[in-house]
Amino acid sequence: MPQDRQVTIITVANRAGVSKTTASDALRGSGRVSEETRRLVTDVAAELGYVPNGSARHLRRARTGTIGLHLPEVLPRSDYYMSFVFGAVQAAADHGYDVTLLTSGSGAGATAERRPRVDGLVLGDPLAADPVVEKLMSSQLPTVTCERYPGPGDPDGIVWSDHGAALRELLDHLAAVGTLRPALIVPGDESDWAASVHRTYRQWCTERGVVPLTRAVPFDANADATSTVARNLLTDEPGLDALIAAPTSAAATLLPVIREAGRRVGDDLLLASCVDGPAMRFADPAITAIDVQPREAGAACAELLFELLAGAVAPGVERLHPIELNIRESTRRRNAP
Amino acid sequence: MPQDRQVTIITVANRAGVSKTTASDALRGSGRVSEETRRLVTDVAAELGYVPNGSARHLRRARTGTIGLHLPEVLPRSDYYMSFVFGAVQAAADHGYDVTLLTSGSGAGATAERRPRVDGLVLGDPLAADPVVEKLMSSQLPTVTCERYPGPGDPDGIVWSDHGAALRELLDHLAAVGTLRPALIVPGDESDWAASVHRTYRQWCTERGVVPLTRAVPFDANADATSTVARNLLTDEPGLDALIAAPTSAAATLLPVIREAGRRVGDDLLLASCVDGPAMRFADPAITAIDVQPREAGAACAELLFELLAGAVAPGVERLHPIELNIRESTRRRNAP
DNA sequence: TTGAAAGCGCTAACAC
DNA sequence: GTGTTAGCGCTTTCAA
Repeated sequence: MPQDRQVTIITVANRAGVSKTTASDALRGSGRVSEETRRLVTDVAAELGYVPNGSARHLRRARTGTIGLHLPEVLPRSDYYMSFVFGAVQAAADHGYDVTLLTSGSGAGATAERRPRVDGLVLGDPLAADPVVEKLMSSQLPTVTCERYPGPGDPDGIVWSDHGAALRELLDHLAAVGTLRPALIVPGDESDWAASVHRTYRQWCTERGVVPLTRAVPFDANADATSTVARNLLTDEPGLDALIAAPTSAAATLLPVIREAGRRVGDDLLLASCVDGPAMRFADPAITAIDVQPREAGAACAELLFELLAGAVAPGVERLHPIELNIRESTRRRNAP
Repeated sequence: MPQDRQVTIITVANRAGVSKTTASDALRGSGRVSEETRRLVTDVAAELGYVPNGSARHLRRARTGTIGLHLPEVLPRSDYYMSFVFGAVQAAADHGYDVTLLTSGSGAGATAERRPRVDGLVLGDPLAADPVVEKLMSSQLPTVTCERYPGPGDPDGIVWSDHGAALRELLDHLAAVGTLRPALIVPGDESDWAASVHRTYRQWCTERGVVPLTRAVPFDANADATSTVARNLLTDEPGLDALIAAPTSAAATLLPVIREAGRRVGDDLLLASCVDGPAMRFADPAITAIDVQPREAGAACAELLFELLAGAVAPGVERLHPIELNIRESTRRRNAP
């Protein structure tokens, strides 16, 4: 039964007939009190339904017990970001931390220059142009980014995946089944992910003596915009025999466009994506894609941040997060158009 | 340039030659100090880069300045939940609040029964079976749910949409273009949204003298599971002339299944969804769906919670959130199979 | 093994 | 219009 007054550590101490200090030590298991009193105090605390006051604890310890998480507000890849968030929150919970969400939205609250009340930051896919990211990067707080930050300044930790290597594997696979002219639809270079995909593609083309064929789309391009780009690409370049649509939503929603253009996916036109997701797995035909393991990436970022906060690793760490290519029907074999 | 010692309100007060209180009042603009001193203090604070300590403030005020947000971890509708989250965070930022994410994941952190350090809770789509939701509901914290909570206990505020009325409108529309046997694929009744969709469908069928035809899927059913259910349904019931797949992901990924079954969407089989989203708008053909306005719903939940916290409204409020039916190609006209 | 006391940074009550 | 004082609930010295 809940008391009307808030039950504090003093309530517990009084009820147990010990001092505040002893109660505190007993509850935290600091090994300073006798097993007997410890048991007594914890029992009383449980009975009273005592819950420690986070603000007081963190005021004393000069820490907040919270990390901030910032993500670009991009709906077209939301299953990626959702997974990322849940991964980060899970890892944080395992370490007794809370996660506060920080957005790039600039409401009334943003005017008051409240520095986020957090011990550290995780920035997922930081975009070069994002002013909020820029502000957070210069906040002096320990920061981990997922993928490199293309703007000024360096985070204390980076969790990154070798999208270049995975794309190269994909391109080699496409070449192996007979592709001669693979095209790439990719967001602009404001994100490091897109930039490295773009760069690797150009390098690969140069190495192979293939004429590169790319189209840029906005980072948050919806399916409609991407479809238009693809439609034009198919019209302009009839010699095209493979299409890599980097964003996850893109490839799946391109199927109708491709069909409309009279091409057959997995037959006279191969199709692949740089970001796997449910839509890829269950498309018809299933689409070859790179599984970037977003939930694990989110968790890895949080873990790295905690190690930085604990001083277990020195600032400047980079950690490689494994990803893998999933080959599916859409690129199994190629027939001439 | 940052000082090595943390700059507190005392630093500011000393530097400005005033007392702690005056500094505090000046910085918060409590109208107690003269305009002159206020300016002096704020200037000094800005110069020193003073940032108020949230923990201290909240310890003193006995509030945390944070609300908790819980969502079911359901990837198949992630664009809905992403929008909801960003809406809530935006509204919270406008009121100077932070948002902490609470998951149903049970890690090491969940063992220590830390009560969430928040002033109130927003629960999006609370599921009857979710133990975390149950715990949160009984936490005594001011709580707003999006859609009713099907489990025991009542939240202090509810933001809900009339999914029943929208579905009725959809069913009437289907009947108007000549549908005789509309079927429904819907998650079980653990969420109020699914329950009310289900209930309304049965009522409508009774009123019209139509034999109801439903199939249940798990709340977090992925496209694969839903496809299987749909495939069987199409085989078992060849007389079927319309299909309503309630979950947003479902309808879009059903297109290949339907085509496989030799049916033509928007022609001899009408298709619709109870949750709109990018996948619906850009499907081929575009799919009729109910736009449930998730971003606005998230914001509305947060807003209602703040009103409750401020005592501006009494507990027990219910607020209707408008939604609307978007009719598209997939249900425009019906031809005989 | 335990207690007493100091204080984290801030705001509200009460002076003047 | 401004300063002084007393805490918010907790952890961490320093004594006993």
